Amino acid sequence: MSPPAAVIPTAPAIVRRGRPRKTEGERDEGNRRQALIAAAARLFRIKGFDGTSTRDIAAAAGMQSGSPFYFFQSKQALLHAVMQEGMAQAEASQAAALKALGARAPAQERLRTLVRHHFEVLVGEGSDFIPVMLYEWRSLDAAQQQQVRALKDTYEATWMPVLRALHRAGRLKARPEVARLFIFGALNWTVQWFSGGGKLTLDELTHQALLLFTGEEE
Amino acid sequence: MSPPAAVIPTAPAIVRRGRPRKTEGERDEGNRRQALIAAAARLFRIKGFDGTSTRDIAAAAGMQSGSPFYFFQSKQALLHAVMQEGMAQAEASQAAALKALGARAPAQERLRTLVRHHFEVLVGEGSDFIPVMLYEWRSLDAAQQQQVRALKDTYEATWMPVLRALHRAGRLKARPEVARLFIFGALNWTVQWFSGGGKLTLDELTHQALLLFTGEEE
DNA sequence: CCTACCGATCGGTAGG
DNA sequence: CCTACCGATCGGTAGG
Repeated sequence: MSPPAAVIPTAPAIVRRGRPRKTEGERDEGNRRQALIAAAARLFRIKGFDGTSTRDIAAAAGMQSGSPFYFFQSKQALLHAVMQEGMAQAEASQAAALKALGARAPAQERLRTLVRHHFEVLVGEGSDFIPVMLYEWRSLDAAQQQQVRALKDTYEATWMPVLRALHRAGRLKARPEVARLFIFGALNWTVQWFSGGGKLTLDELTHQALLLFTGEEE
Repeated sequence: MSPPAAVIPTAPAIVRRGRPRKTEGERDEGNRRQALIAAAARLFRIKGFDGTSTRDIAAAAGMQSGSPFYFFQSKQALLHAVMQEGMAQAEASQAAALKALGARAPAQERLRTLVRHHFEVLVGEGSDFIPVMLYEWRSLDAAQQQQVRALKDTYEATWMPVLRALHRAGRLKARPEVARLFIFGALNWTVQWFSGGGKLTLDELTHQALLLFTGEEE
């Protein structure tokens, strides 16, 4: 039901005196947008896209109910931003992790680095973005899906030379392309059951994953 | 907005003459309930629990908007019924598949049967129930989760002796308990990418999965 | 960014 | 099972 029309606002409007704090306002603009993205990521992960209201998100970011629409055209555009942000960060940190490992590392070590990094992105500290991307895919429209898929493809393509090398070396028995799908499935599913509170560390989880996929022993 | 109260129904009520078709009505009662469960499973899988309205479900089952609540106390109770139904069927058909294989089959063949059966349940014909269970878990309340989890635990427990046997034989290198979690992840994730239209058959997919997890060669 | 609001839709119910 | 309906909530907008 709509609020009764008889309620007339009587509180005096707050009059801003002096010049607006322009510099600060402009500096904050990006912060407010980022706060919305972070709040949305968290809520979307916990309650799902359809289960989260824009009012929830606004409140979590310390805003009024209509304010998210000053920054985003729609709830869906906010979801899109969460996924873009998440993929851009994940791709950057994945590239950094590989670079830190060094160019001449053996395939087995490259895979370990990729797996370990992916766990961090999935269930590490403050990692709401990628789970949202993985589990709320259908709520994007076709154009948004295509755009995010391009980022996702880049991220996943990095794994292929590593998997092919292991396949050639006889350490990975399945076809690399299918192996990639299964491996991502196994890792992505940890979102459903892994909780940092248990005894299993991400390092140990990485070790077990390598054992399962490549039978690695040394 | 509510419809204006001024609209007064003028159509004459339809008077049922003679005795109600009692036998037929009772025989149909279960069918109508099943129709709702099947329609709900399909819609929940495609659009998610929160993205599906009870009106959608009613229409898909050929009913009016309020009728689902004659059969189920709430939308959530309908979701619960979908999951129970799905797990009961999956458990029964898994047991049947193992029985058909025979009690003396080697662990590798038992695993192949379990994997192949699980694919059928995930992406085979008319298999909406288990994907809904896997991906709409959070929409159940705590008591419902506990009840469905009992069924799920039974289904998954069947895999453990097989995985332990393979581990003992040195064919599965990861710890069986962690392997189970990763393997279910790899398989459950196929819901996200597998489409029967592609070149990959479920038999071939099963073969590749066994290659990946156990390096099976013969 | 907030205030005030709209139209639509939703889960669910009373009464038959 | 249908009819008719309710109260709540939702995404989004105009105007400042």
